[in-house]
Amino acid sequence: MNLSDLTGDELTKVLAALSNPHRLRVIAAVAKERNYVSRLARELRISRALLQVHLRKLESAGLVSSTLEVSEDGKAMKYYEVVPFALNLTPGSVIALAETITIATDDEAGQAKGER
Amino acid sequence: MNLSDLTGDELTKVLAALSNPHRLRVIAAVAKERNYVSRLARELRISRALLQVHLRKLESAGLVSSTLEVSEDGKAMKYYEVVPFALNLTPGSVIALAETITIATDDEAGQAKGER
DNA sequence: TGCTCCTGCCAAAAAAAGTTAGCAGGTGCC
DNA sequence: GGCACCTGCTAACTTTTTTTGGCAGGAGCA
Repeated sequence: MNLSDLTGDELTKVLAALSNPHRLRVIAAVAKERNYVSRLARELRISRALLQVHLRKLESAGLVSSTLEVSEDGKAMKYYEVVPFALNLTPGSVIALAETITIATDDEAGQAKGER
Repeated sequence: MNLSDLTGDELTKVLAALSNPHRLRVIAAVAKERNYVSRLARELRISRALLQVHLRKLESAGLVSSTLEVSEDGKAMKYYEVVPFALNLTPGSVIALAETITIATDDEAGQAKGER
């Protein structure tokens, strides 16, 4: 994933996903080695429920991806791995992307939420 | 500002400062041209109070800096400008920085808050 | 059957962030 | 004095995010 592929809104989402100590550690762990949820939770010493929330946020931002696999002994394992990314953030790149940022206002809130 | 100058905790703070549409627009505006608070608020069409909160967050993350100046006609103007930064975020750089991230646990929470 | 491992989801509480409105101060100018 | 511009602050509210705990399902193995 590259900066130039993103809109301003997507960048905001990616940065929000990165701006949490747990999630940075998750990315680091998964970047070193693909892993499944329960083991990852044990290694990072956080609860499974909490890890799942963070993983969901990272995945929806496009920073990690998951595959549901069945191990040899028949257990379902959800493996996560990192999506390679290179975000070169500079004042200049922010200028370029800021133009495509939408700020929710009251009168367009309905449309933004997919109202019909 | 460069990635290699930061600790994991500082990176978290910087990313948190960047992960807001208003603040990205503020950075873009100030990177184009240094500006003072009231005018910046008018240009971005947000309230002064709101802008000040966002500016404070950006400044404490080290992304912008401010100078209090007195204009020719005697008015106090607080000028903000962007601090040049280059953050090259990749899985590899996250791995390196994640090791220096501290997670607040109950028994060390007191020390982290500067208790004596 | 009972135990262990894997998965998922949801409700509720706690903590943090975002936002508004109103107050204060200062200057210069008609 | 009154108006327009600049600055700062804080209390209170709303919204979002983070975190915990519990519940349920599936599979293999003794």
